[in-house]
Amino acid sequence: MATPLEKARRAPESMKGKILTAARRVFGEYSFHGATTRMIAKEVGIDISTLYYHWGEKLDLYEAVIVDINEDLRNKLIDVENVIRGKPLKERMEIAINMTIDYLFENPEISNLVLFRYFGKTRQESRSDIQVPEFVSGIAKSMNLPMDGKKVSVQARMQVLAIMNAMHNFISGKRFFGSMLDLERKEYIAEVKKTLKFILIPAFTAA
Amino acid sequence: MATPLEKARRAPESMKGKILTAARRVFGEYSFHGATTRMIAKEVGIDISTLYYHWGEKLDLYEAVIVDINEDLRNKLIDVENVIRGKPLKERMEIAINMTIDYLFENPEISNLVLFRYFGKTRQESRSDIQVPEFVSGIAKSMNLPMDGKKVSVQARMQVLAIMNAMHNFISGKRFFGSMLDLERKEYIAEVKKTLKFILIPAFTAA
DNA sequence: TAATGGCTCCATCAGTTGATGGAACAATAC
DNA sequence: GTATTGTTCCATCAACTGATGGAGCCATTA
Repeated sequence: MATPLEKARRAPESMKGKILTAARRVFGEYSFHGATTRMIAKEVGIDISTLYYHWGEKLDLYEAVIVDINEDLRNKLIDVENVIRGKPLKERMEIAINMTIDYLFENPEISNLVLFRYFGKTRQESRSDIQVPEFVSGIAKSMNLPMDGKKVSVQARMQVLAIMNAMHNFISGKRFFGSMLDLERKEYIAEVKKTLKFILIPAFTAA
Repeated sequence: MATPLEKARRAPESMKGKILTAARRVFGEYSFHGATTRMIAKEVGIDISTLYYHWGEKLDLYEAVIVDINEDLRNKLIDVENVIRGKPLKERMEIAINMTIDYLFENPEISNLVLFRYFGKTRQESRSDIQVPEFVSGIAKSMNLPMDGKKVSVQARMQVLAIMNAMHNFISGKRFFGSMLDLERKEYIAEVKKTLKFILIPAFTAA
């Protein structure tokens, strides 16, 4: 039983899928209020009412985008997890940083949208429930962070949030930080990886 | 020669100052596009045209807010610097984290606005030039991070950005992360400090 | 062929948003 | 007392935004 969103994801060439992709880009760039349905329609090259025909109101489309990027991100993390399994922690973190950063730089809307969601507030309420916790706990387990009985401890989850945020920050902040440091894209990405490893690894690998 | 903004800052009870304060709160909560001039005027309890009389267009008010929070933040950092000077690095970092986090939790619009500025994009271009670099270099020097001749190295500046962002993230993300971890304000703040120290200090104090 | 259903665009609407002119009023200066 | 200046609100504007109805088009199907 495929939901409408799943159909759109599996058929990215369909009109519904094309709109979803464009919405990702535009919402990712301007956030919810900064983006208009007309901007998205124009990006696809269609009339605005075609957009409404496929997705209904703006908020619905926005939430579909959120669900969509969450799905992508989760898949990527499973990917990473499969590559690093069994390796020593330091190496695991290095590989995870490399893979995740590369992926996010190729799909920067993801970081933008995640951060907007964490930090921003929408004039109209959102209705979809939060899917972050599973994520965070998953990463915490994968890193063997301290448990609190059967649950991942608050400490551990905070640490994972710090890690994820540190990554998203450098992706979303590329325009700002990159020009501030006067770095080309490639250099910037390399520096980001180096910095993240420098900051994040010692805390978790110290004796 | 006091600029209009400086006057408004020094006379927070003046109408101009009251509007600036309200604008900080509202822009901080909803970002540029999410906030409307009517919302700000309502917050002050005045007519919208009174707001325009004092500040001109929306973008001007917004940029005044940005300059204002930058000023506050810089002053606070000077404050911190004076307290920690001469102490060993580990202790310096602990104190700096405690002081900065306390301050930002009391003025959360600062973190919101800083992050919006880094990560978001405005439909209309901003005109004020970037004031971040001095900041960042100042902190880097205060931490004795590696120089590149006379300039602070790119590495060092990236590291400082990571530190500052990590703090802002937990402030701006309080609503989201706090409810996700089911923590009261006080607990949340305590956990934030602990997490930041755990993550940030080892990287800079490792032999 | 005729009819159906899915898709697209044009035209349009009501509400919102940034912004302004002008009347009213108060304080100050002359 | 009168003129001037500064401040505030009401009324209003044009542009924009989210959203919809309906006509036309095209492929599928009966």
